[in-house]
Amino acid sequence: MGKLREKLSECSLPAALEAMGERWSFLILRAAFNGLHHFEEYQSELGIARNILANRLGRLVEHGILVREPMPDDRRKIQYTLTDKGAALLPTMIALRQWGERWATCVNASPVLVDRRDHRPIRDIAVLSHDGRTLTKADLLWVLPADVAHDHDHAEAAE
Amino acid sequence: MGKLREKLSECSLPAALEAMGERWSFLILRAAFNGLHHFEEYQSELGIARNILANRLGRLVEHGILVREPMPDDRRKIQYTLTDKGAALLPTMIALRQWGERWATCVNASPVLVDRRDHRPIRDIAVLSHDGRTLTKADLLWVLPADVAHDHDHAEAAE
DNA sequence: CAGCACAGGTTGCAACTAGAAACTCATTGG
DNA sequence: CCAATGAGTTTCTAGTTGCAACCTGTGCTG
Repeated sequence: MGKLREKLSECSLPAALEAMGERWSFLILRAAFNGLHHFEEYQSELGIARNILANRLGRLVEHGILVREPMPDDRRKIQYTLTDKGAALLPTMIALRQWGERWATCVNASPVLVDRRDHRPIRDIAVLSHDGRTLTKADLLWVLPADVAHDHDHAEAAE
Repeated sequence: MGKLREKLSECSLPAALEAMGERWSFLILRAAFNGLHHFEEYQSELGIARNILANRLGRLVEHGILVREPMPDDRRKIQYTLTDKGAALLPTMIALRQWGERWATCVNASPVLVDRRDHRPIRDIAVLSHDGRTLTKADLLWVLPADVAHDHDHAEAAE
């Protein structure tokens, strides 16, 4: 048990925060998800200082969240696009946004995020058990890998 | 369409980041989820400077994420506990942690988060459609509330 | 009830980081 | 070739962070 507690601080949260924990990172990411690609677009959309924007974009590129490529037709322009790693932050970003809607602004956002197929709102992001029940803090437990239960009928998408 | 684009920047992400976007906030939250309650516990666990810890705890209390209460048995001690609003950040935090595991550290964490009932690992946090399909960036669309489709058989938990 | 220890801060100061505005530098269009 | 544009740097100021030392209220012990 002591060993477990000690290991909890080794989780990947600090690593994730090293990439995304800085002041503007999430807002730049949101802008990227919303289809922005160029320095000046981010700058005017976010109102961020240019030096900080340059720094953040550079860092997001370093971390493999964005790729930076000069555009072939106009080589003054540089395009920043999301990598798979960057796109994989979508659930995190939506979870944060939904939390803000529910608990901080207390207003349902005016543009609603919907499924493109049927134009229905997406579900709230939740922690789900292997069989799809919604779990809360009280339902969760940290265990060492040896104590994890497995089921060969349901190969979970753990990897 | 121009109107939509313009409204995208009004989403709740900035509000959420105002509460949780500062440097140590998520790590303090993780510690709170892991059962820490006292100033000295956070201080030694996180190695954070005392003044910054005091500042962050105060801010999290201001934002209603933690509550601060002196303990009845030993009134020197102050307990910080998660509110419902704070506990509601669980999906966000787990999403971020899972992203870190998958993309940043590339190692499955040693302590695994499992469902207390059956000791099976939880699912990966994902964006789900109303009927439970996993959605990616390409499946999503922002629309104005007027253009949202509804279904009276499935009352979605939107509020 | 004096004196010490301890939890939980505050204060003061050095180092670092963020922000606004001006400057550079390569393209590009005229 | 000249002015405009995209994408950054530089510079300088203001705010944050970190560290260490100090302060304060509470509890424990003799």
